[in-house]
Formats: sequence, C-alpha cells, structure tokens
Amino acid sequence: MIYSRSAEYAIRALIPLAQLPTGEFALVKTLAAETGIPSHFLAKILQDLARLGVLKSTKGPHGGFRLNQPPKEITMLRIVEAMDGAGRYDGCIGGGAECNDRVACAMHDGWMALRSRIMDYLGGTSVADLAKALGEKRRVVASRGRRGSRKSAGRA
Amino acid sequence: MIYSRSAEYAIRALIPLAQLPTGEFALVKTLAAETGIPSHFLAKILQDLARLGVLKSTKGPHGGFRLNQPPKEITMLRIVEAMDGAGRYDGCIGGGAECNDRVACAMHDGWMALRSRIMDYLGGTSVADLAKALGEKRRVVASRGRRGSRKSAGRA
DNA sequence: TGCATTTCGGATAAACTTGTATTTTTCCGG
DNA sequence: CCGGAAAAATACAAGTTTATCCGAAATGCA
Repeated sequence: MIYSRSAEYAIRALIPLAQLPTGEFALVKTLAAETGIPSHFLAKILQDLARLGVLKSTKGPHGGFRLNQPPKEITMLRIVEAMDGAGRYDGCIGGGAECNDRVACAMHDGWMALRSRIMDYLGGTSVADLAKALGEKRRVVASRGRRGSRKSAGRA
Repeated sequence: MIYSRSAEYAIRALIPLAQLPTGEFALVKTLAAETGIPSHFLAKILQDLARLGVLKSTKGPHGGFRLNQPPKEITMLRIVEAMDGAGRYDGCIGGGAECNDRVACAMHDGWMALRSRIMDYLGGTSVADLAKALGEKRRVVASRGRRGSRKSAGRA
C-alpha cells in the first residue's frame, strides 16, 4: 500500500463527514458503522484530526465530529502527512535519507518521476472530490444493478 | 515509502551482485559492508531470494551468493512481490479488498491510474537497469566533484 | 444541580516488521 | 577424514503499527 492503514481510515471517514449537512455533527459510532472501521481506533484518528484543526469536535449530547474547513481544502496528501508524518515520500526508495542529484543512487531519477505522480494525485484530490466521485460511482453501480445483477450485464 | 524496508534491502543488495564477474560468489559480509545493511538481516533476505530461485548460494569456503538468472530478467516488481507478498498494490487504497468497477469506491479510478504508473516503473526497471544507472550516476558525480565540491558547480 | 451523552486521553495488548544472536548443516582443502 | 569457512535455520529481542478498553472531563438538558 501507498500509505498506512491509519491514513486510509482517516480518508475514508472524512468522506461521510463531507456529505453531512453543514454544521451538523456525526457520532464516531455512526461513522464507524458506515465505514466498517473499528470504532475505538477511528475515535483516536478523529481526535488527531481534530487536534490538527481538520475536524471540530464537541462533547456531550448532540456532540460528535464535523469538518472544520471546506472539504475542497482537505487534500489526501494533507491527511497522509498528518497520519504518517510529513516526508513520507521524501526519501529515495534507494534508501539514502539524503538522496539528491549529487549522490550516486541507482533509483533516484526514476523514483523522482514516479514520486511527483504520487504527490500530484494525493495533493490534487480533495475530500470534496472523493465525496463527489463516490456519489457518481454509486449512481452508476445502482443503475447497472437495476438491469440484472450478473456481472457485465447487457451486451458485452 | 512505497515498499517495505526488506524489499529495499533486497533491491540494494542485488545491484552489487549484478556487477560481479559472471559466476563469482559474494559473501554476505562483503555485501553488507558495501550497502550498509545489517548483515544478519541481509542474510535472511538473501536466503529468501535464493529459495525463490533469484539467487544461487553455496556454503563453505569460496561460497556465498550470486545471481541465478540474467539481471535483465530480475525486475524491481518481482523483488517487491517476493518480499512484501504479491498483490501489494492490488487492493484499492480506499480499503475494500475487492474493489472493481461494480463497487462504489471514491478512490478507485484515480488510484488505478496511479497504480499502473507504479507497476510500470517497478515492472519496467530491472536490476541490470539499476546497475547501469548507478554506474552512470557515479561518473557524473565524480566528474562534478573533480571541478569543485560546492553544490551546483559550474554556471548555474 | 444532577444526569445522560459523548469525546478525550492514557493504558494495555496483539500483530507485524525489523534487527540480533546462536546453533546446525554443508562444503572445501589438506 | 578432519577442521575451518560459509550459508541455513532457528530462536529471540526490540520497535512500530494496529487495535481495544476504561476512566475522566466536558457538554447540554431537565
């Protein structure tokens, strides 16, 4: 995988949070049930995100978590860096912590090209994008399902 | 990182092995010293690779490890799959083990595009490529160093 | 004020990865 | 056939990630 499971959970949980009516709070329990993430573990992740300012939390009745900023501004990269530490993709896959143009490293150049692809994807995809993509995907899957549940229904 | 440390070590150790005169064996101790990898840990990794047929080992005096197939045929992908398990990049980063066109997953499409980039790089880069790249890089670094050790020597 | 609800934060534990040490097996040379 | 050299195998230790649990603090409501 490209990032840790914690980061994966964080990203997955942010999607339903982005779909929530503005200002409304969601319970950890609900989010855990929706996403299938172990609830205690999810709670800790959400706490981290709240500490970082990505989420806002309130205790007590009608409490829970909600986004603390527009979903457009929350990129996957930001979440991955929050959970896995910044610089996860900084070092060269060849090993050396300091790998630059002046160090003999067999992998450096190829990796740098790939790395920028990864950064573009993670940095260019926001929670809003994910929520939108999920909505569209749901519609497509639903409409396919309606005309027969066998795989690749309709004319092949 | 994109793959485990074990995979990284395996790839790094294969490069000096590819540069060895054909048929000659290298000691674990030597490889460990050259690459800076903990020698006992490296030994285990090399044993795994030998079991897989990538390397050939012999015990006793004048023993050690050598490649068991042309370096052109050993791709980074093969090594990563050997060390981290096949299918490391199979699942969607959205989580679901089974993520395909019929499952609603917000990340699926973007990830698939990125994934194929990763696979192209790892699958398209062989140990021979790495050894060659390292040789060229060494020459460049050396020639730069010769005319002054400050970074970005020559006209900027 | 007192109670129910819900996050917060720390403690704990299980699982996996990484690293080290030790012993056993195999091979070569004399 | 014996002794040393080297990988092979095994066991063990430390560190990190993932997961679980529980008491405490905060909040809203009656």
